[in-house]
Amino acid sequence: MRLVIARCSVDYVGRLTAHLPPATRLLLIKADGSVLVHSDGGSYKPLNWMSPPCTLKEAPADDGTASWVVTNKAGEELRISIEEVLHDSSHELGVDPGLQKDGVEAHLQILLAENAEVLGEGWRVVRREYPTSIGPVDLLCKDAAGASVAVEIKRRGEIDGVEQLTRYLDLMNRDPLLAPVSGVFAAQEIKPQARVLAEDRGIRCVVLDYDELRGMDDKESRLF
Amino acid sequence: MRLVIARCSVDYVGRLTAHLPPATRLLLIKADGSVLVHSDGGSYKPLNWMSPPCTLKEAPADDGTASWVVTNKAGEELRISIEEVLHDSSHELGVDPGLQKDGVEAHLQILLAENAEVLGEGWRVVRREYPTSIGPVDLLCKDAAGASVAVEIKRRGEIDGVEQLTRYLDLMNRDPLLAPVSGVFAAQEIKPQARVLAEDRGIRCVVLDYDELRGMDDKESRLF
DNA sequence: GCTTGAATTTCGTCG
DNA sequence: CGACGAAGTTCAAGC
Repeated sequence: MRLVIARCSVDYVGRLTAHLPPATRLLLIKADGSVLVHSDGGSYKPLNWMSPPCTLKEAPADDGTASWVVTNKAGEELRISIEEVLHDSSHELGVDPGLQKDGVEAHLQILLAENAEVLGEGWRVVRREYPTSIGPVDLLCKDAAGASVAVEIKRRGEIDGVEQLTRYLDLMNRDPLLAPVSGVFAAQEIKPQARVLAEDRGIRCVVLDYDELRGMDDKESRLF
Repeated sequence: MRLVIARCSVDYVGRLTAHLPPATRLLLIKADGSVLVHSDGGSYKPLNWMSPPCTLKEAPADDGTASWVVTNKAGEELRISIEEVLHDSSHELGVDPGLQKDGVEAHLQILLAENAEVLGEGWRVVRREYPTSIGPVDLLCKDAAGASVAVEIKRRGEIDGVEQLTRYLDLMNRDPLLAPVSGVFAAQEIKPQARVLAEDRGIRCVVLDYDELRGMDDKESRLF
């Protein structure tokens, strides 16, 4: 990894065209040739960049300035004109073991599948990732009366999720072996618009409490 | 901006929990206190990070190792344990003038509006961004026979775009002054699922050639 | 300030 | 390898 602090201007021509006027920035060149241009603020996203695989060519000019040209196979080009270098160092980092995550949608689905009673007393899970021709339904349940319920789980419940569940319900209700199937939209947080749309379509909304679900899981583990 | 190359392990507890085992990485501390942890590969996204506004507290331990704790108002926490520092430098960058972009979807819309004949012979644009109560339709056209057509334009045509257009069509077809309104889903690239859904709903799919549209535009400019 | 839709999205998984 | 969906999405424009 090479770190360069330099006064530079940057031009990108590819999926769009973009330009950065001259200013002092961090230029980060990774081992795979990818380049990140960072300013001293904003978020984790660079001002501009080139993703790997790509190649960097350094072309010194007569006037002492340098030009870096980073290209990839698709013909996208990142051109960096360097006026003044304030820092330049290289470092060996090696391969990173990578990030271990916990607590995303997949986890929510597992927890809810193990605690279907959160959705209603006497409810049970028929199966997770119930397959349909347009994709898998997160949970297929049966309520206390034995009626089928399709459950769509999201971390954040927005309008797209309601549309998705609606498509599943349309399809499943055409299957005489399954119909009638009702719907539950379950999420840690449900946006008002999504709730209105869901309820207008007769879909019940359930707000999930991740910590509570995890707690129930712990209790269950302790009991058995 | 402070650049630190160090052997470290990282833990994040916030919207999820995540852990990075010990390895050598770049720690980037921006002027606003935000922190980025980068490895020597991957894309522009850091392995882990804390977005501003946040505060960094450095707590030296007895055994020579240091611990950085970065927290924000929401109670999220990024904890970095540093075993060995290989590089540490600070730099004044100043405020960045920022990125100037030159559009994608907006540009597509302009080009298509100027070349409606791409959609069909004798077609004309009634207006761009035609307002409805649930949002603007990209293009409202009339075909050669004078029938109304709503056009949804995307760079990448996916299922969401079809849903969006469907909602517009449902609404517009309730307006007796407008109905009947048919739909066209236009994109540089249309995913198979989106195409199937669109055509199932009687929406025509049109793949746009950005370069060709631009070329037509040039020709037109030269003629007048 | 909140909501909505796009992104040079990136990143994973699954077929 | 492509397609599809999630993301600590982030980002920008509208209201």
